[in-house]
Amino acid sequence: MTSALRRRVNALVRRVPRGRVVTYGQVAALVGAPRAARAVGQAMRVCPAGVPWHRVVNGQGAVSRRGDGSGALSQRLLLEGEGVRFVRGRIDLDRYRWTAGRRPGATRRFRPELLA
DNA sequence: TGGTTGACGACAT
DNA sequence: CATGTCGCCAACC
Repeated sequence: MTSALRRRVNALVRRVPRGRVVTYGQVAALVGAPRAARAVGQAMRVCPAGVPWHRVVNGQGAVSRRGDGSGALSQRLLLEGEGVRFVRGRIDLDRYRWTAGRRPGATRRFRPELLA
């Protein structure tokens, strides 16, 4: 049985368009569990096919390191393949962050408290 | 049931 | 800017 949180996380991540990214904390907030950023990572680890897991990065705009190091490189390649540019190993979140329909640019800085 | 483990994040140093 | 701590939550054992 997949938990309710995982189902909501998968449903949300499926909405992230090509060439855009979201952070673990952002996803957590958007599904109503602002403190579960870490659990979102666990969810991505075992997400079903069809979920663009590679479009989820950490709050620094970087690809999180796996315990065994696998997968991190492919995630970056997938993103670059969608036009997401990395500068010194990081993505400019102000530029690529998907804001769930909000007018891009209206939210320079991501503010979790505005999502409630 | 209870302790450990991370694809995390906010803060302090 | 680079670490280290600590809180959180679901998954595992």
